[in-house]
Amino acid sequence: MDQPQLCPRFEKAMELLSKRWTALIVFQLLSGPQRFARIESSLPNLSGKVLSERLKELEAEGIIQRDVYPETPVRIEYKLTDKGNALAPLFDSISNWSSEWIQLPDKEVHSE
Amino acid sequence: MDQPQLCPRFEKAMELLSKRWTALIVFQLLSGPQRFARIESSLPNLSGKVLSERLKELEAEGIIQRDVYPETPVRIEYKLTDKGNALAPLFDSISNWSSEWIQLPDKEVHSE
DNA sequence: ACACTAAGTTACATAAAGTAAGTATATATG
DNA sequence: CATATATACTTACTTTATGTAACTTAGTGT
Repeated sequence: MDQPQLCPRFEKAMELLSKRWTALIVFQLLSGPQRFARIESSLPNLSGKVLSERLKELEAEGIIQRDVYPETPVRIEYKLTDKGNALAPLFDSISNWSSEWIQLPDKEVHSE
Repeated sequence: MDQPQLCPRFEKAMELLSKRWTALIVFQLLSGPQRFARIESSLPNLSGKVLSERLKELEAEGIIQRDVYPETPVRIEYKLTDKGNALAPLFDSISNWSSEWIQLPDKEVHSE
């Protein structure tokens, strides 16, 4: 009847990564450092409010770094740390799985 | 200024997997077919209501299969399909990342 | 008839996320 | 000097998602 405990590190990772938007933000940053507005526009349903929360959480976890360039207007860039970049293989796994197993619905053509 | 579109299969996979509890339910089923109450008790903060929703979604996506054994009382088992089992490498990626990068907080000892 | 058990479902309460307007800071314009 | 512009947020408020606990259903046993 007993169930094995999951490894607390794994549990923590799942907690982080399965939080809404977190993984997609990391994925977006895999393509290079970018600014708030760019991340926001890459994820159409993500609100600025939640993006701001997630960026703070990710920074606190050491997954991203926030760089301030005191230009006018100020420029702030977010980029992955080594810890963040180390998540790349995870996205490869998802990519492989999706290309093998996800069927897209046929688009309807010539019907109302 | 343009941003590359993400592959719709990948996007769909992310949508599925980043929904709260979904990945953890799949992970739990990697250890073998199991019944509702067992899955529920393996994920302490997941409510029966949401588990029931997720199981339906996962079945509709072809990731799990629901088997009914008309015993008394009825026994219902959930198990991963091939599509579901194919997610195993994803959890390996997370496991590898977490063991390399996640630091657990020190437990406090001898302090109030 | 009543109780037991598994697998849910329902009504209601709380928490998380979305929306749109507002703030802060620095500079430029008239 | 007042107003305007731009970026990066924050705030007040609304909507959606999730949690909680009680209830339902079906088959059997007492």
